[in-house]
Amino acid sequence: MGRTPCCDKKGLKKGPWTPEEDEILVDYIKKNSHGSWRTLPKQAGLLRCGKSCRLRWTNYLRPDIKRGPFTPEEEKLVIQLHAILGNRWAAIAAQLPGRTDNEIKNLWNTHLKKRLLSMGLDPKTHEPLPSYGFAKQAPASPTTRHMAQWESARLEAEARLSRESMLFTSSGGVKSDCDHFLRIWNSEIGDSFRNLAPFDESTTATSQSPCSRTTTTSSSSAAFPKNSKSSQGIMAFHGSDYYSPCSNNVEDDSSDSALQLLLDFPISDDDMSFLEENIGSYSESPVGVVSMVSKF
DNA sequence: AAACACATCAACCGCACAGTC
DNA sequence: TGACTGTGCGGTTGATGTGTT
Repeated sequence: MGRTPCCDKKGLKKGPWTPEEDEILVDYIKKNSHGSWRTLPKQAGLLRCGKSCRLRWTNYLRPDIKRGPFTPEEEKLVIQLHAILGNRWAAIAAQLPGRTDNEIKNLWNTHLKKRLLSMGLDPKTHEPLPSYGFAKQAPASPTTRHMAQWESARLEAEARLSRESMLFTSSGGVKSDCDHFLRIWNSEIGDSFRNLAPFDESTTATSQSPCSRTTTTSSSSAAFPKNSKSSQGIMAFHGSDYYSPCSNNVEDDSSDSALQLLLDFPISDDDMSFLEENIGSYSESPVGVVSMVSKF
């Protein structure tokens, strides 16, 4: 059957947007909000298809867009998130306020991918490339490593939260905003991570603890569908339900093993050099390339 | 100064998902 | 329940900018 095109291509303009078109689009959205993208161009008087308008708005004209080069911290975060999420640019962008999926995708394809390659890491798997000789000793699967890292970070954050809650409970729930990890853990990224399967039970008995499962849907509407919308990520990240409902179960078995992992595998906490350092540690440590904890 | 190669990034395209009827 | 529509996502392209010879 074939779907109908998103717009009638006849007479519609393509290619770069002019400042005049930008102005028309911005003015229209300011006054009316975008409403239906399909009908917007006609109502606004633009000879563009709705899709093109939406793209122009979301990637360039939106007032909260952050222009300019990525900071080392942002680049680091992109690499870390990519290790977990893969090429799910919208989900990654949801964790970098003001950055668009397109921008991050471009950053990855033009800079970060090459950087990883130059460090001897496969940009798809974040594993060392065989030609660099790091992989001879069969490193732990990415899933295993990520599980251990996430769980360790979660434990650390929850422990900190417990301490803080003792200080603030009487004041009506003053939430610390320092636990970025918990926010992400309770966002779709955490969902994605928890839903990874299969994984190595010997090192990640923690990963399917009831505790982890109960947190899965606390903030994200779906259990991370393949093409989950970026807005869900944003909602999850900025939602009020940051905290794991299983915070009271810190002493369960899974936590013990995760804690052991945390103790066994110290994780670096400085800048981009975290990649280089971990290349060296790959052959000896099951916790390798992506040290999520270092960010938090 | 010109030609070429490479890098960057805005924009397009097709597909998949979610919602509606 | 299935057809259809609207929207968003990820991959790719192509124009433009920059560096090198």
